[in-house]
Amino acid sequence: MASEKKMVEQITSMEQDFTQWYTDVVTKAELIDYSSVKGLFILRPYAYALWENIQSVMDKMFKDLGHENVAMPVLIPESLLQKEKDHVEGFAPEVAWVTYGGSEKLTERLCVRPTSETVFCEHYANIVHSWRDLPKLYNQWCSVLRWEKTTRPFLRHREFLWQEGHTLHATSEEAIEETKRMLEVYADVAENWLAMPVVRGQKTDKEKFAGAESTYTIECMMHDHKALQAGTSHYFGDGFAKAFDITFTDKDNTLKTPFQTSWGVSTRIIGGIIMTHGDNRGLVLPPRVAPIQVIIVPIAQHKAGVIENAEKIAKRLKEAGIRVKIDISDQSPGWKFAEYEMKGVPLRIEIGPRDIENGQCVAVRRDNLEKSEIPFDELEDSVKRMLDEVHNGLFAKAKKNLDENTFTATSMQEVSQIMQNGGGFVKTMWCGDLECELKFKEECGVTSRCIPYQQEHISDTCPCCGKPAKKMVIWGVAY
RNA sequence: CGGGGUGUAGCGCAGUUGGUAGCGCGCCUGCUUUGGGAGCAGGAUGUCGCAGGUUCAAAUCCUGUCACUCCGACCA
Repeated sequence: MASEKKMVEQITSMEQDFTQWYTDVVTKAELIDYSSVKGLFILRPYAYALWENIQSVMDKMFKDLGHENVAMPVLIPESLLQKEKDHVEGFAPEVAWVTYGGSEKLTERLCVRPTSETVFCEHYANIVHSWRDLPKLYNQWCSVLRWEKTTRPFLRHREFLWQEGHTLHATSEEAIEETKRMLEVYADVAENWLAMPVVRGQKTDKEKFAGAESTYTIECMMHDHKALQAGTSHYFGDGFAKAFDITFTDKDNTLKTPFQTSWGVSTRIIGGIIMTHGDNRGLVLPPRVAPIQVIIVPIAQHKAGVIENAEKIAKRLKEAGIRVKIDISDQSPGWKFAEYEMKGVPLRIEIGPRDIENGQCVAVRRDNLEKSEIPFDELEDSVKRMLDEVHNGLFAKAKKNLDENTFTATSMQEVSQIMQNGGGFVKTMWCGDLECELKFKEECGVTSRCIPYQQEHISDTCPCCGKPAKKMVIWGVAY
């Protein structure tokens, strides 16, 4: 097909070169533009609108659970950053420093926040005195800066947008509960809004957040079978609180140290959406967060009544709460089909003279390109139903990819073989030693993605050292 | 930070033994079109990444530098 050829020319096929496909999609679907500073990307309106939709979903969930939004400073004095030892060791190599204010050299250099634990802690130390002040359930939407060596659109920016929740609790039980609750919120967002099936689990000590006692994660599988950490939630114990002298007087009139959590999701999740749902025609966006849910393409639009009817449909859908766009530009219908497919609009409605005569329009699903006819009087219900069907279709497809590429292994050779054979997630038992974890990387090229909540008994021993093992770990290659 | 690749019009590229820059797409105008990337006619657009050097003459050769990109090591 000539049309097929033309599309392939524009977007490199996934099978040919997945990373090039990814770059093609983010630029050609007008999500990203490069700026003059490496790793600082421009989120174009389409990408930002997507982020805003994800943001508003999460923001509502946070607020429903009692969290409040705050805005913290972008600069952190070096002395403050250094208060928690593990934390500074983790982040120091990748922070950017401000050393001048105007033409004056600063007496203490200031780092551009790579994350805000330290400033939250300093603030908490000031405002928390009594058990009545707890819990503190704060969140901020902001950008942070990490001087990464390698950068990729959405997946690894030097500056990226995210939300970071920071909470302070009177007891460790409460803090652990919060940590796990927020991971569930993330899993809910991923699965029910972004149609991305997740594996919930805990990070190994090697992979956990710098300064955390434990880190929980949702791991997603991309189309190329690599793993993407889509959200993390950390339990800090009282380590930070002690380092920053946060104390409160409890009900029993004794001075205590509170317990802390933090959790974050970044624009990286957009990269996850792209690599989970996209195909060789381009982007495929999950309907519940897509900036445009329905694109209306009039056919033979110069003919009497076509645009009027198309606009009538647009108006009805808009009134039904659907994000709809109508394209009456003078591009050919074929061009518009290809354009909005590339941009991943979940549902297309075609309306031409023939349809108007029959009192209907034609709807085409982006996920499977199936066409169906919708009578005008069933418009709103049918469109809503179809958007749900696209969501379910996307989720099922991604779940299938996850399930079909998740394997079990009982030996290192088996793990290596699976990875050479197209890769995926490999479940094995693990003794818990760092040494063995490192050997998995060395010998099989995989890192531990998580210790899943849903444990299975695969064998009695660690495939690396042969020692007894009780934990099952999922291994994979991560983005 | 190591290894590879690429920098020429908005995008994709060509440019031979050095001789003064071109093609496709897109863009603008007009007419005809419109159920899978429309057709015809006309038009506009360049600090050849940047800085040196060689030369009568550099997009082309040399040196340096910067950026982007891919693959590794490090990370959300």
